[in-house]
Amino acid sequence: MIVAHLDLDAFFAAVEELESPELRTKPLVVGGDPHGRGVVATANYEARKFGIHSAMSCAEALRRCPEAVFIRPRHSVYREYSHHVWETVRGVVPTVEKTGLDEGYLDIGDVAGDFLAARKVAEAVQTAVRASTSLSSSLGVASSKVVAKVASDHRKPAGLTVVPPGSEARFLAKFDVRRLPGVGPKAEERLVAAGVETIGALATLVDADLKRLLPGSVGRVLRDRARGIDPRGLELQTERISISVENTFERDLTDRAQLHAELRRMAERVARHLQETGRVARTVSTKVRYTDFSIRSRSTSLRAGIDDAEQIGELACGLLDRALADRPGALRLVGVGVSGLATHRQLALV
DNA sequence: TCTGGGGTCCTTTATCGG
DNA sequence: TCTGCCGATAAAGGACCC
Repeated sequence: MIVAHLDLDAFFAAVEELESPELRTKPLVVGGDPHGRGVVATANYEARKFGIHSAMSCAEALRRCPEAVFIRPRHSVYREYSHHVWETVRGVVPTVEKTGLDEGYLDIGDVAGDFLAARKVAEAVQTAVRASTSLSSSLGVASSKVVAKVASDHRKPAGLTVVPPGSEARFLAKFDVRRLPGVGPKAEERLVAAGVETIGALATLVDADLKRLLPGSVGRVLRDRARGIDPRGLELQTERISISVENTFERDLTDRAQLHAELRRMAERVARHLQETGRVARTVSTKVRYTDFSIRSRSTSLRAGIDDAEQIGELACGLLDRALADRPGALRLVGVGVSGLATHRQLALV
């Protein structure tokens, strides 16, 4: 298996720069309101010089760079660009797994048998994407997904990193554990506290230490990945298994009538989504986030699938009441989700 | 006035029927 | 009838990703 991981560089910000060239020389932050509760979705490289990065609160970004330009994300525009990018990629490499608007895996094995040829293919993809969309991308080529992904991140922006077979573990070893896909804030904290700071150190953990630090199945999976071992293949077409809408309020909310009204509005959006895609849902859930940031969810399952806004809203409000009965308090966020999806056609045939 | 919104997957716990 | 166990499923929470 030879796989490439492609990642568009600062995608949202790059699109906005193409749409408004005067932004190119300025620090640019695509995300929420810097005077509200928003976070940074993408910062361009100019803004990153100020220490601004994804997931940082916009208020903090504004503090770090008061002259930065802040703009709200325009997802429909990014979807169009993304579509164009992936059409272009498929023109060079037909077998592709999209994992987001701005990234995905390419099956190079179908196109070329060796890593020298694989590099040529990756270069061709990078060149084609730049030619057809003016967007910059970074690619990693390796024998597995995890190594390709770390490699694509290695020399951003506009990088290309090929990891020859046999050198995977050596390549990964030097990076901080957090760079390994699957290691998030929690796992990083535990590992670093135990002195495991690099992927190389994670790769050499003995079973007893691994079990203690990362219990459950994650430990083994992550240690395998740290060694460059990753059994995952490409997933070519994937079906949605849930749909949800959530919203963080400008100010925390306590009033039940107001919360119910919010939920019903969200239920309408969820229902519209279901109806547009010809699907029904058997499970409805409500999610709340308290002022201390803790999350609670309540869900209920029905015998038959529904796609009606009234019904979803009614159930969602009931679930909210249950959550608030279990734990009262002001809320900063509520959300409505549905799962257990089936298509209308499937259901009608049964 | 720190900390979005849309997802997926995995674990644990509760519940229920043999 | 009571208890224990097993397996299935639903519910809830948690971690992670883009």
